[in-house]
Amino acid sequence: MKSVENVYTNPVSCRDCRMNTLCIPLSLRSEELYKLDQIIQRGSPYREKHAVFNSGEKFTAVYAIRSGSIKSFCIDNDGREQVTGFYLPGEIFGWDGLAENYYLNTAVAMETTSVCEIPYKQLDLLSATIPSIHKHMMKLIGREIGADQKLIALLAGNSAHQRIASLLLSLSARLAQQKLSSTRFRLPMSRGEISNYLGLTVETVSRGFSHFQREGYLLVNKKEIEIIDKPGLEQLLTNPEECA
Amino acid sequence: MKSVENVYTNPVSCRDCRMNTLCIPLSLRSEELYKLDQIIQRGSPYREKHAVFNSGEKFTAVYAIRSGSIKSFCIDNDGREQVTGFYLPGEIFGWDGLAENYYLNTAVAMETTSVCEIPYKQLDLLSATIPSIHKHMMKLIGREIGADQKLIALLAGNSAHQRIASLLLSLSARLAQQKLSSTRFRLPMSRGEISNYLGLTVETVSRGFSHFQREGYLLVNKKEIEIIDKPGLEQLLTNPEECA
DNA sequence: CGGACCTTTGAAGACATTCAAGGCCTGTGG
DNA sequence: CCACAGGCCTTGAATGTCTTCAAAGGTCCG
Repeated sequence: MKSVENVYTNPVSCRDCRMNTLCIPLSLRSEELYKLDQIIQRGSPYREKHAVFNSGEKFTAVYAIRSGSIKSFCIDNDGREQVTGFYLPGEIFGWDGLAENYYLNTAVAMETTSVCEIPYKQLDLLSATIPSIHKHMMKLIGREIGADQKLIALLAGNSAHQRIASLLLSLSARLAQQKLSSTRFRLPMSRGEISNYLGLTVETVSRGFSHFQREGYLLVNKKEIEIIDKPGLEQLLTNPEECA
Repeated sequence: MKSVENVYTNPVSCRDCRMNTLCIPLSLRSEELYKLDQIIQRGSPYREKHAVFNSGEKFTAVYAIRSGSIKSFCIDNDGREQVTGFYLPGEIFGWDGLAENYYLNTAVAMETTSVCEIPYKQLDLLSATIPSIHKHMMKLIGREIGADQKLIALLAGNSAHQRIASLLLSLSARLAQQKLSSTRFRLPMSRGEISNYLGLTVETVSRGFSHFQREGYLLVNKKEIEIIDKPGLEQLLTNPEECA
């Protein structure tokens, strides 16, 4: 049972990066796994605010997060950022490049972040010869669609408090998936990034956190969150996990 | 190059359904095209309110719209519908089933609608042997992701008027792509469906239409829309086509 | 013709934003 | 080491947008 600190203390080395421990939690024969492992590019970690790729760049690869966290966003006419996703360890980002062969979003590290680069061309070739890899790739892509549609449902049908609660529960669940604490964690993103993502203002998000703390749902200390009453939060959501 | 009128005057027969005229506007050698055409299932059209597939059903196929229109939605805990997408002729829906091998959304015809069913298993096999088909399939999936993220940006960052204007312009552009009038068209969806999709109330959408008409942007007659001042509408959007 | 449903419009109210100010933390430079 | 500047976060009060509530007109279909 690793804690998040564990990840933070070892942000640099990506030498022993293995797909099966981070983005392919699927049954692969060791030979297949080896081939997959072969194509993965390991680079030095990205520091906070550094871009993994920029909107408009040629789509060459998708990325699996080994440690740290990534936000993806696009820019509208005014130069305003619109955050479209937060990605945590074990998750894959970059699929938005599939459509037009260039990335629609910019992906930026929200903290020191190690990623494994998976060159798309090679992944595609591999997937053509190894059905289990192909199947898994399609599933990963499908999950991106599912996540996006879930966010659409959240934005279209929920109040400020519900959106905030939903994000916290989502982060909690995703950390749990990585065998990390689902009740105590550090938010990698600022209040501003949260508000942007949820279609709210910074003030509303801040008030939301304060409110949840007063109500006894959370303990909040800057970016440190402790969820005290998870069922209480879940009850706030009219649509916890169903939609999309 | 057939026009869609062609399709409307012949809504029942799907006998001469050809991929190249409806969902694969890509350069394929005729032999490849033939193979693709072979796997397409043609059924009788769906009548209004009839489901093409339901949330939770096994994912077996994606669907290309030949004529008519489809809305996709999921259901939250309260039984409330949340519309996640509108699909017009030439567009493909059903990719949301990729993630978990069952559909997350329900897809319902908003009017009499002819679709071509593309069995996923067979499409996948074909795509494994014909690179151009594979490439195109990935592009189509990528577009679904792009469309979803665009909607996220719309919902998170725009006012009621902007959302409504954006939807109208989106429909207009997509109709134009099918060589249909981009300035005069009939909305296939109700005000309620629009409001749900845009995260607003019916009243707000109705007021929006009235407002745009008063301002001289539109002529509205029930579901018939005529865009009079397209540049004016575009100007309302801070982020017309950029984001996602 | 009647009823159900959808749409429109008005008025009141609620929720989130905007505007404003102050506190806290961090990093930098004296 | 301390002082200070700049972010980021929080809180309060006023404003505004959108929703809610209410009612009436329109259209479609039996």
